[in-house]
Amino acid sequence: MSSQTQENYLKCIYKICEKNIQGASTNAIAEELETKAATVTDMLKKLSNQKLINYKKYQAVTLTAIGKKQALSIVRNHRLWEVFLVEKLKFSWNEVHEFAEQLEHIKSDELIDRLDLYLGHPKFDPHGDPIPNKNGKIVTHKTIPLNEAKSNEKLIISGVSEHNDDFLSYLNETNLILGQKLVIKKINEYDKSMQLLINKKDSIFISHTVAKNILVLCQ
Amino acid sequence: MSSQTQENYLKCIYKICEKNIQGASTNAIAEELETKAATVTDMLKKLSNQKLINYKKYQAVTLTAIGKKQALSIVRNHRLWEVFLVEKLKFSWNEVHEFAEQLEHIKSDELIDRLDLYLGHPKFDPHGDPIPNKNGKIVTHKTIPLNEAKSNEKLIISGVSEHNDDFLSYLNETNLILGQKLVIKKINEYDKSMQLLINKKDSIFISHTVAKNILVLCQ
DNA sequence: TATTATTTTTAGACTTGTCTAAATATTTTT
DNA sequence: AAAAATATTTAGACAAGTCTAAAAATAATA
Repeated sequence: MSSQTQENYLKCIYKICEKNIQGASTNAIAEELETKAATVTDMLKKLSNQKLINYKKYQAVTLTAIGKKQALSIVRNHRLWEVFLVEKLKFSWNEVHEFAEQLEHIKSDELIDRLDLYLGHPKFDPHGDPIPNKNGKIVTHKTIPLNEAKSNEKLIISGVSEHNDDFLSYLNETNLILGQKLVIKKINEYDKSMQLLINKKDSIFISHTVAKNILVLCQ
Repeated sequence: MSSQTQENYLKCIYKICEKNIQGASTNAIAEELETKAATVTDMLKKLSNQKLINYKKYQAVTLTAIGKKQALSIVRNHRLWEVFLVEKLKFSWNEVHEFAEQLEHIKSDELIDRLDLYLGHPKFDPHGDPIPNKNGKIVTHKTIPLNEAKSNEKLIISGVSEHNDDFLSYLNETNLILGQKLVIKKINEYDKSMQLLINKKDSIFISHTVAKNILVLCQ
């Protein structure tokens, strides 16, 4: 059984590998985990000994099948607890990350299955991220960043690619929440900022940076 | 902020001090925590440096005000999570201890307050143990062990002094659950076993050992 | 009270996870 | 392709928590 620390490394490597197909570099992991490269190297050796990652000196690492299964299990735990915190304890989506970081390490398949049942087998967490099932299967819906969407099409907010508290709070205040329907009314060419229409009446201006981090589904 | 290990020591010392007014001895702590006396001594020094316990060489330790506050906070967390596991996730009272042992270390007053609210500010956990409030105040009701109760009085099961899985499962099977009303019909002098009447019709025989570990309230 | 027996502490070692500083590889740039 | 920059690894150290074996203190008993 992996320690909490090891679980965090696996989760981190999983996250990086989602974007970089080549794998996770020592420095990338160090930056994500806010630790030092030397520390990461030490841990990579340990994870490699346990056959959780594919590690060759000076090369980016990838997860083995076992490692990936463990990583997906942590992700599942994390996202289910986030659903619990938002749906049941009434936290808002920008408050739950730190709590879920702790709760995700609670060890027990039985517990997490009961939680899953209690929550009604949710498919997505409060940020729109998909929740792997108990076998590690993960369903993704094909979302695109808002900045890549076309004007005048019916869109629905179904995720974010930035989980930062400030960003999420801003979205809350602007009513750009999960499930919100919207249409792009105008795209300003010079700075790629855009004007949105939500609820068929309210007009909102957002910057390119914000648009990039909002994921939408075309209806 | 204390580590999980330190929190377990504080909780353990609190538990022992509930019974032994003089304090918790090194060996008692080692036995309860299933570790070695030498390890305990090391930790006692650390806790003492942090002013969490009163420690003098070769003497039983007690908690300081700060230490007691921390211990009560862990106890509160533990018991609230147990209520959650039984009430919401539908575990039975003999299954929840290990999970709560992990959940009790989740750090956040805000989280535990929300959980408390969500559960409706319960006063007792699924085993009948009182839940300290956020200030560490703990209300106890005056229960007595069933073996000390008199025959033919109306009694109500309101706690257990043994939290062992086998014992609790046995109680489950015999319908000797929390809140159960009963009357002692006969006490056998030679082995102190007794015959109980529950639900005004079902007769149950229990040993002295079992009776000792059931706490009842006289109505 | 002197002698056992028990309890507690000390000393030294090990593991996990972390760090800094230095050495070695790999990449990038010229 | 050589020099410079960057990335990664090694070496050695440290803190937390644990252990065994041995020493010291306290308690029990003859």
